[in-house]
Amino acid sequence: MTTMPGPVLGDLDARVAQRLATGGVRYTKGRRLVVRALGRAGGPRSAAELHGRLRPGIPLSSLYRTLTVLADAGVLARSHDGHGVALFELAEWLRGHHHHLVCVECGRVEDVDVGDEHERTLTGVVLAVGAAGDLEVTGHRIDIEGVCGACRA
Amino acid sequence: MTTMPGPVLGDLDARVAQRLATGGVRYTKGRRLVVRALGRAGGPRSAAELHGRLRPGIPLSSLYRTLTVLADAGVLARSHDGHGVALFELAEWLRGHHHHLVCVECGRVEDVDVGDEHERTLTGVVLAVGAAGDLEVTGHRIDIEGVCGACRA
DNA sequence: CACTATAATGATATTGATTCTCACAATACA
DNA sequence: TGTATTGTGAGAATCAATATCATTATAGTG
Ligand SMILES: [Mn+2]
Ligand SMILES: [Mn+2]
Ligand SMILES: [Zn+2]
Ligand SMILES: [Zn+2]
Repeated sequence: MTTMPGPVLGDLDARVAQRLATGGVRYTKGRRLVVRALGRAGGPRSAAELHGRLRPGIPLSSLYRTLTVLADAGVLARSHDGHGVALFELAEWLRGHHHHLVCVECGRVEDVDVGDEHERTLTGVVLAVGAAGDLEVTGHRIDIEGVCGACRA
Repeated sequence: MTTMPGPVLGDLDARVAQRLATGGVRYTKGRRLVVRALGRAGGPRSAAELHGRLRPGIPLSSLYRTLTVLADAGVLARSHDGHGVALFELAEWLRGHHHHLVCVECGRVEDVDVGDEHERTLTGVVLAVGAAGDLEVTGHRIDIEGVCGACRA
């Protein structure tokens, strides 16, 4: 019913290292920490959230730069929480294509793997609508909004 | 193929006036200007964009307050361009449910009415996926990304 | 193992969007 | 009309994010 949970996190470091190497970008300690933290996270995270979780108190300014570098290198994808705060997650080629469950109460965002069957359906509609709107479609973003289990309790 | 373009803009003022009245909020000149401008717009707009278009130079600070008031009153929906800039559009009950075509080149965002058939399909998948993810679904947001006609030319 | 060139970091200043403050003006309505 | 309430405008303040720049770490090189 659901797709495979995407590429294993085991070789995450290796895959990122590879990618950064080809770009002449160093895979430093701080960058590793950020990549691993996002590998563990179940959804996109803000700089502030990451700053709170990262043990060796990486300065916020460095963290922002790290996030920018990784995003520019294509390792991270940047999105937004809808209230002025940027969110980061592993890029699709690392994490696998997925969508988001957004709790309208607490604001929590969780990854959700839609499954091949459903994804095919979505892609079909998206392509048709995009073409009708004179758009050369390259992708789509879907947020499913609702109230999470925690907030219903 | 496409749905009706949503509620007519003719009674836009009346409907907004009604809504604001029940909340004890005045429908002032500046607020009317903003609502009408967004009624004419073909997609979500930033405060800066609106500021540029509005004839009687409404101060930016007032414009921001107006946008906030209208959003709080449920007349406007607030979203985000992903680069630190908030976007505003008429709420669904005024504009009708729709989605967005986003040009990854120029950043332009355009409304798109998906059509009942496609919308039913999307809603079906969204409900199924949300339920599977323990989310009490209340809505969904879909951005179709690609390259617009202008940018291909 | 030093030595040098290059890239990364951290502390701080700065930007830019948005929000807040507060004195003043407009509006509702008794 | 008089008075309470709500809205406005100009500027200060806030906050996420970025830029600066001196310092430190790293990859190579001999
Ligand atoms: Mn998808
Ligand atoms: Mn829809
Ligand atoms: Zn929640
Ligand atoms: Zn474009």
